[in-house]
Amino acid sequence: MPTIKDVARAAQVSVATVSRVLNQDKNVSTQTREKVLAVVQEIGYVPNVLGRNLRKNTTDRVLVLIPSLSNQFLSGVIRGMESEARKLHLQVMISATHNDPELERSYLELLHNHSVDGMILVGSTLPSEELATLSQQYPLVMCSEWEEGIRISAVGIDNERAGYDAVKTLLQSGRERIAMISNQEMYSARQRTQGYRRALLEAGKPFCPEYLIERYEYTYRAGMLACGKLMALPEPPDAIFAVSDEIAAGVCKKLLQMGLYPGKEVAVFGFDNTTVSKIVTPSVSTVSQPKKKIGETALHLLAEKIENQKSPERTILLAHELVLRESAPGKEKQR
Amino acid sequence: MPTIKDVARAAQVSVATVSRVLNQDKNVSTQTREKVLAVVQEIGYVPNVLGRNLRKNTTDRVLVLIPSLSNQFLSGVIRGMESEARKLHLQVMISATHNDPELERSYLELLHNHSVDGMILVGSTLPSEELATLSQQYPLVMCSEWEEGIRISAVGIDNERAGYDAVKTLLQSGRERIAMISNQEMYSARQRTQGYRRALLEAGKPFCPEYLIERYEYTYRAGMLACGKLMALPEPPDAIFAVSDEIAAGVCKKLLQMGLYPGKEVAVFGFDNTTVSKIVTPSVSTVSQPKKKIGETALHLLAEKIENQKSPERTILLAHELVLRESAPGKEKQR
DNA sequence: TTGTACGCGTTATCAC
DNA sequence: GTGATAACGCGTACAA
Repeated sequence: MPTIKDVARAAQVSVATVSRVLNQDKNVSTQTREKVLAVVQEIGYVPNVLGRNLRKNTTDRVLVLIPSLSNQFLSGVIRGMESEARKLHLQVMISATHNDPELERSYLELLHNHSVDGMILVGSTLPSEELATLSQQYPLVMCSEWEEGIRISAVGIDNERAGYDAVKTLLQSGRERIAMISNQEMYSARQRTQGYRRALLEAGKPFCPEYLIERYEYTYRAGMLACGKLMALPEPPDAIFAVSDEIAAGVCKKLLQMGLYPGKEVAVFGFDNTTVSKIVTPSVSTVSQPKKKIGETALHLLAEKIENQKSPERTILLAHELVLRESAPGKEKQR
Repeated sequence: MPTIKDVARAAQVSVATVSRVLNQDKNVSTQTREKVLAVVQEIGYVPNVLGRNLRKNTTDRVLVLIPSLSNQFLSGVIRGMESEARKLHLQVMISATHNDPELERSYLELLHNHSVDGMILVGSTLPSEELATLSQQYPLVMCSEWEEGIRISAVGIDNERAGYDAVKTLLQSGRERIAMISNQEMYSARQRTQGYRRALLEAGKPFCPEYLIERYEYTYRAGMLACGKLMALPEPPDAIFAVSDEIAAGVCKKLLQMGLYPGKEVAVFGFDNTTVSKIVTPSVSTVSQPKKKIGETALHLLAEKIENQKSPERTILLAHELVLRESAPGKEKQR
């Protein structure tokens, strides 16, 4: 493996000059530049980033921590990050925490030991104070999920507003008894639940605790179970709003099993506009987030911190959209 | 940021001794070891891997290149890799190529410049000779997808056999006209197609070119389109075998739209046993791969190469299983 | 058991 | 415009 020394020797210049050529320093004559580049070509020299990293104390690499890989929504977000990273000459790498705090901490270690220049957390299982402390010292950005008032830059949508919008749409289409399948442990889900309550309040509907299910996972199986519970109530709901498309798909499946058709007897609303919401029959109405833009913004915020650790924390909320499909067609379906 | 020198000074020993303690060298008295460790604790020293990497010319980090993040099947495979990596004290990072050869090459560069110790390719868009050449020089392993006879270690299932098994099951359940939705560009899909043909041959059924669709993507939309074409034939098939669950889900959706019920008039078989195969109504029969085991094995093979670049290339085939569901219930459903 | 000194490959500072 | 050379933080051969 040739080093910069080998190049210098073969080109009959000093290593300093080679380094200058490689780093586009203009203080090099065209003649020597060409000679050096020729030698580089000839012997197939590739700079060893390990040396460079040590010298510059930087890696031009950022790590994105996500709970799970099999997440349609995240995939789009990460594409946005990658796109922005290319512009800034940063490498993006991804690791999954599987919601294991210890595993997550082991990845965060990479900040201490200079393995990466910064990290984006798409959700976290760690206490927000711990993260805030870390963020004082290292570039850190939260994406899609974060605690209220946390002193870390963050980007996502206005989840309270999104929940409100979805439920309002259901109300406007004439639904009377709207249930929600949420998740207390996720900030985004808690916010959406608040929006749900605000929409009910505004419409003068009572809030029924039995219509709010708060302990379910983001799986279709959980959706089926929750739906079963809801429909077994003395007065079952005529609309169900779930915090994920997969849950909503499970709800639809359960309804079908019960001989009910989603969108007819019971409306169903999901979240994230993933493939599954289109794939299932009937297709599912959902809230669409600007995935790519969220990713781009997250990376941008991180680059800002890498550039200047003292730069102020910022929270950026991006606009969401409702996508109405068969399971909750909106106004036209008024009854 | 404290360095090893700071520790040495505070503990009143040499940097060599500190280094020994940190690297579990036994030639250190218990007394000094304890003193050093105490200082490490006290001043919060964390070894800078940049220095260590340069010195040892190694990073203890491997990169997994996958085509896309939003892939249920891959998610399981990667869990297997992570699990094995933890045992071997290796960090796993993931990047997506989005089937862009240039992007893929840019990631492979990381091998040249020592950013990672080795790489696992879960599929690749590059010519296999290029990969084989690279593999001579750096630890490289193919996972799930590889070219026949390539001189690189690889792990996956016997796709020909899997295709054969699926089609044989359809035949045994009484299906007469079996179509297949495949993809010429993927090695695994080509192999599965061969298995399909062998099963037909063995059963004395003719091979009808119009029943083999070879140009589709792995999306539910492609499945719908392909299904539409197949069912528009003068003599439509009574079974459809798709190389992915998502395609199969699209097929089911299209059949439902046409008023046909998957598993009744037309059987449907998918591949990979992903969530979507369970989620859709009716649920889809599929081929299940040992995801975790595949991932573990891939990482094991890579570690072997990292340990000794001269170690011989190996190809490991793991066993698959059929999962029979409503869309193709198997023998019991004989007509 | 411990310390000294060198080198890993690069960039940056200073002289010329 | 170019060259010596000192860092960056660490591991290790060698000496003591």
